[in-house]
Amino acid sequence: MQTGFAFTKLADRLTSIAELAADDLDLLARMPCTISHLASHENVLRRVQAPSHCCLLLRGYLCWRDGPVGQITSIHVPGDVPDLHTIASPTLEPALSALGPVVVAFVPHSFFREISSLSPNLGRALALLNATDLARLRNWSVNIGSRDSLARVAHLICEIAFRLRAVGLANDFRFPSPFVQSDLAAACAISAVHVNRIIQELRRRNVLHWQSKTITITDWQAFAYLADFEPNYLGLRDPSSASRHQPIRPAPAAEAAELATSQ
Amino acid sequence: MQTGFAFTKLADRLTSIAELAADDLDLLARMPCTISHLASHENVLRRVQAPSHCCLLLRGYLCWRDGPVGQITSIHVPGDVPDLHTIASPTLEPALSALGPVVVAFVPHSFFREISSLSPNLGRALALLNATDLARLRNWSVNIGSRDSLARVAHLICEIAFRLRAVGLANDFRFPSPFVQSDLAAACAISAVHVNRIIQELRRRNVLHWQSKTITITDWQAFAYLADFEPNYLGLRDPSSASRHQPIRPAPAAEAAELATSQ
DNA sequence: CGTTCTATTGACTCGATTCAAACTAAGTGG
DNA sequence: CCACTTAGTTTGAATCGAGTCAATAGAACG
Repeated sequence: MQTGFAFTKLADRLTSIAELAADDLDLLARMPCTISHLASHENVLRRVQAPSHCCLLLRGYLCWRDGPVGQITSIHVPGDVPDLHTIASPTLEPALSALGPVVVAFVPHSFFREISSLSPNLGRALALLNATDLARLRNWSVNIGSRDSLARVAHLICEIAFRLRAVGLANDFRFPSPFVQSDLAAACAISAVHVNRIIQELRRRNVLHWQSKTITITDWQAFAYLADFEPNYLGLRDPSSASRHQPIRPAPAAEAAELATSQ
Repeated sequence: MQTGFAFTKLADRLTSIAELAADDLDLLARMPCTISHLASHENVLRRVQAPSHCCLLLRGYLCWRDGPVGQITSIHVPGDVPDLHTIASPTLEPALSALGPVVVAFVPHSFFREISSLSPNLGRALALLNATDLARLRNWSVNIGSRDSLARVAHLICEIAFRLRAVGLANDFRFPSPFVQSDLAAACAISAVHVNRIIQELRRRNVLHWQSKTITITDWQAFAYLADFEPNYLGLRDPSSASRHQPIRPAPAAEAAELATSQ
């Protein structure tokens, strides 16, 4: 996994919310980073590489766990920088934890500061990335607070699928799900037993297929409807398509090959 | 209500999370703004002064309402800039709404950009302000997701009281509460009827007094305990005291004196 | 091939919702 | 100043979604 792969992931994500110029991509391509692997439920120990680095998620899922019961307050997909805000704020109590096996890249804060000052456009894109975090957190509260448990779980799955598509993954509404049911429980603030019953109900309704660590949404329309899913809050430029990714630019052949096999 | 008042409010708030230099305060003091009043449950119509302005809350409470049922996803106290993130992000669907009568100041985005570039320290303070929004949103999810309704309501009230104290208000744990019970319901994601029963329970336990639009927490220790309240997430520099406000600058001596007597 | 983690199932319990009605406070206009 | 209206609070009874507990079944792993 070469560092060019990391660059591609971030570029995909930024492109999903803002328009980047060729110069911006050139700047991004110079991103220094060190790759690291995590086992399921392992924490990103921010005192190691952090606090001077951010964590760019390359493969798998990360989540923030917070509060006395370790509730999940957000889930991140490849291309995200879950701790982007640590550039500004030193403190943090919640834990950044892996859902399933994970590959991350540590990128120094200084790099983000640098590209922000060199390209106002990139700076804006990064600020936007932060802003979408806010919007998603609000939506997370709304999900937990105002939907019944079926819609709650479905909404979570919708969000993950949609965000994966925005960075060129899960194009066919099929994606890896290394989650255990108690993970979903911690994310939706319901009991693990109840999650189980809901998954069964979703299967019974023929909208969801979940087998061998892979989720397939078999009827997106119906699924999104019963999830009460309305993706505007994600701030994606083109919510309907899952286009942009692969050859962002000329695309070094090795990277393209890896992208094709990844996920 | 002169514009100097607006400056003071923001300075108090920023001082609560970061150290400001005399120069920073001088910069802040030049803040241009237009004052505006809102009736209870009135929305800040961001298409009027916005999207080129931020909204600095001077008196009363604002909240963001989101989702199909208008759930409250955060509450803001004087000194807050609830829509600071709009500098980066244009879009927003949730509504910024008044809880009780409110006074706000509209401050142009350009002012914040300007002071950020003139003083890196101020820029950092503003970024921190944004970061604390994230932390509070996470905590909001945790509150809704993992506490029973009694603790949930109590925690909300704790947070409000604590944040008011951080900007020099509610020093005696007594503060205006123009909220109606259905507001608390929308914030805690429980029914209004149940909020009523909880308030009564809190009164019965002699920890809370709520009369004539004023809340008094009569036993902070007990109240914070049953709220499971742990204020670190607010990112306040000195969580224990409610010091800094009025004479922000001229008199170091006066501040010291005030520190000694406060709390 | 056992150990351990995860998924599944059933029975019971309980917190919270809903619905509806009564009551109180705060305006408003005659 | 009182009748009328409206918004908010309080109360009770019935209901239900979701939690808990506990036991079983299955999958993954060394």
